[in-house]
Amino acid sequence: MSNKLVLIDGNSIIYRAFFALPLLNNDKGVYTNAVYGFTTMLLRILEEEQPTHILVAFDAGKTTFRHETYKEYKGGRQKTPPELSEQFPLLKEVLDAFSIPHYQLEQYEADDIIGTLSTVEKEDDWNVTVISGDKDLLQLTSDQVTVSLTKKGISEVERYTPAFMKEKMDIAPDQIIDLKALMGDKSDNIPGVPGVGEKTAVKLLKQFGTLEGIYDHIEEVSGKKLKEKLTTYKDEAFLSKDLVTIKRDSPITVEPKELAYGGYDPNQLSGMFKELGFQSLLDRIGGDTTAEGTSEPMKEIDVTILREVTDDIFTGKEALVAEMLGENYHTGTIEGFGISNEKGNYFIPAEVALQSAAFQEWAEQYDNKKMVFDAKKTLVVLLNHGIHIKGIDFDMLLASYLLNPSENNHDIPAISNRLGKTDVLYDEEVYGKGAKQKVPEEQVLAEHIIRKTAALYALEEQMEEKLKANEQLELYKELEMPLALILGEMEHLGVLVDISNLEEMGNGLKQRLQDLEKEIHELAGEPFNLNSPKQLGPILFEKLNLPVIKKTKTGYSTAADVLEQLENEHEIIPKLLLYRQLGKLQSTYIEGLLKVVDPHTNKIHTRFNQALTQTGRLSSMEPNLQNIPIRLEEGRKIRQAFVPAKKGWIMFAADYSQIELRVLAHMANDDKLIRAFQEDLDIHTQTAMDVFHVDKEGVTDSMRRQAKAVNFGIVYGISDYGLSQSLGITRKEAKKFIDRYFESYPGVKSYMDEIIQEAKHQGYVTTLMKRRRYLPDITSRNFNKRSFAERTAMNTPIQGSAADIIKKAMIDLYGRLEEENLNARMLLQVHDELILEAPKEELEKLMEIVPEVMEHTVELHIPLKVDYAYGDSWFDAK
DNA sequence: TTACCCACGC
DNA sequence: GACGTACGTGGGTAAG
Repeated sequence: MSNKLVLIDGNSIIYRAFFALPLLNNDKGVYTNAVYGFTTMLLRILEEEQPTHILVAFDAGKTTFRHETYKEYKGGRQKTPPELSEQFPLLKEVLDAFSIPHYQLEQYEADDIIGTLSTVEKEDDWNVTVISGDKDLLQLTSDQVTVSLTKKGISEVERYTPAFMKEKMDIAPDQIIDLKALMGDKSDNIPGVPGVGEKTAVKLLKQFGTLEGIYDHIEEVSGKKLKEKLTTYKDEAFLSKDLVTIKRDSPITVEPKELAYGGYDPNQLSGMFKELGFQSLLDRIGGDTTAEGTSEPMKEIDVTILREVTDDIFTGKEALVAEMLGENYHTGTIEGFGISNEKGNYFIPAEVALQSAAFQEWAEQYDNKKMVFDAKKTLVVLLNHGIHIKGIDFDMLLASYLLNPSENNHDIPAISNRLGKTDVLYDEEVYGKGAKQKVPEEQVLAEHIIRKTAALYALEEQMEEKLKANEQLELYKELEMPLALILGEMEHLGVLVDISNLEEMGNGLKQRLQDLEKEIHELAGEPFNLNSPKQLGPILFEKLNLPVIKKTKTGYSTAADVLEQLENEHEIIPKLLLYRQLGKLQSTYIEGLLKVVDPHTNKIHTRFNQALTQTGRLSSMEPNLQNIPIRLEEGRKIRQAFVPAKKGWIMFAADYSQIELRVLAHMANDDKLIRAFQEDLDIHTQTAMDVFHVDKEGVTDSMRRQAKAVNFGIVYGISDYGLSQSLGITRKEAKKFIDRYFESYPGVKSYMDEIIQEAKHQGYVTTLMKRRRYLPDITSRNFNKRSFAERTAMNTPIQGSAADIIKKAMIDLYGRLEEENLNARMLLQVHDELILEAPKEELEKLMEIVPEVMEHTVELHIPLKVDYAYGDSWFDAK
């Protein structure tokens, strides 16, 4: 049994907590926010890390030994706010109640205490985790020492291992010192070398290794200016290095073995919590704290490389990775397969597996359960090799996404790291990146892949437990997982494109663009790059003296809404607008689409990202088929090029009418809104009637337009500012509209108020199907952050529930098409719309079942309504 | 390569 | 009143 030592940088964490949380005080008027934040974090650390030994280190007093060498050290720092200072003694009391030792040392900082204690790593049996918000501590990272840094406030930490640092910052732990020496650090008043920032510093360190290395080879430094600066500020650089180096031999009077931790006494703690008014924490200490599993770093891993697949390696429950370099799995090739199960870890070279009947047989058996990362990708790559995988019942990607969609790194090593399993390498570490990317020798490749499958195998249970605790198991198993396979089939099938149609359009556009360019250059009096706002700006606003409406960070804004306001000022403007419009069509939609058509089949295979958006919507890329033009006729014609795959087939498009507003009516349970939908009224007209207090006949076009914008705002969670922009009115007026809207729909108003309260209370909001979005900023003292979080709280349940609904509809429709033995099939999803292709003979049936399935996939307080259309191309399905 | 501007969809 | 304002993907330019 090895020892697990947790070292907490007390000052750093309490500062973080203080600034991350609003200024709470208890009933006696004592400020407690920082202590509260610290305590919640502490509870989590105890759960997650299960330390056998623990210490919280604090800075002592104002001066340190560092001031002797540099008296300006930490100069210019703002004084600690008194609201925070008064919490230090409280925190120490809380630590005592936890029976957690804390320590400080005259003339030394918490860093040095931690640095010194972390050297126990050298005695083999210790594992150390350092917890801080200060990047300087990263220099302590090693094989035995993990440094967890707080991210965004204190609600999240990021665990740095040497490998993770390499991946994220591209430097080794001890180079942090050199990095800081070069960059300096404003907050500690460390000078560094002026003009050298992170980018330059990393570049130098990659070349020369250390600060000393740089100065030993100063002549080899590229760039005259840079060399000069380095030479001039050499002393400062070395002084800085000295200052940022954490002491590993401070004269501390504690020893690691004295820090043994046997847990806390809930009774003692609850007294303390009651006194402080930490109501919500009382529950947490009552229950058991041994729940979360942690895993020891696995140093070595056994891999069996198979030259032949025999069915005796399979057990019926294995983790599978079909490894592929690059993003696009429609065109990529498999490098090899990894399989982990109870018996061991196997690497199968791609050609061995793909020619093996035993492998195919195993893959296609539904009863053989597979744990994978990205079921959709796995399905598609295997389909491309003629294997139809079945029996996938764990998808780490989807599980991770559902647990926290705002986490933007969902690859196996990142997820594993977060769950305490730190022995999976990042792809970049193994393959390199960019032009230098390459496949390593087989043994290395095999081990890398096997570490992934081993992680899948090891973490399935833990992740599913978490989903279960969130009540998201159904969302995961019954919605996202089945959908992944359907999306995979849709992507794999692809959409047929009429290439010559696109090319003809392109040729026409090319001519028109050339003509326009010439005309615009003549009107401008000089040639310039029309696609460069930077060049266009001065022409419009200096040479032609047009009034400046808006500026951007780097110059004049030439965005469409600006140009539209100048439309009558100069004849160049309408031509520019047209040029922009056509240019977009040409570059993005004609050329862009032609670039991604499969030349053998003339089909386009998009990729839907099912684990990306914060709301639960899908996204689509390479190409994005969710933003094909429709608003303007000219652009809409692009859709003529999307045609059915077979002769005698048609395109069939069905879309939900006002799904978000209907969802809102349901969730808010607003009488008026519900009635409007039950009677199937034109919702924007109805809103106009309610907001402007007129009858139907009294609604003018302008009123309806404004009402529509307000509805739009409600659905997308825009601010009064956003609404003012879209309506071209002042913010005040926009706010008035929103207020009037809420007056008219009191149910909506109270729903919105409640949802914000709920978000504040539990830290997240949920959708109909229990999808979550965490909103840590909801309690921010920063008005903007908080406002944004509040709008998000209001908007996400609406948009996210709509996303849930159409996802479920896709699953239902897929099943129904199969049941009815139809050849019709889904091709695309565009948020509230499904596009299918089908034989003409099935048209009648589709007109019956598609709306039926979509409208009744869930039953709400209001009816869902689906419109549909069909034709010989996507364009004609309108 | 990266940052910025712009524009398309929902 | 602050401050920067729905979410995505992708094309282009310009600067490093």
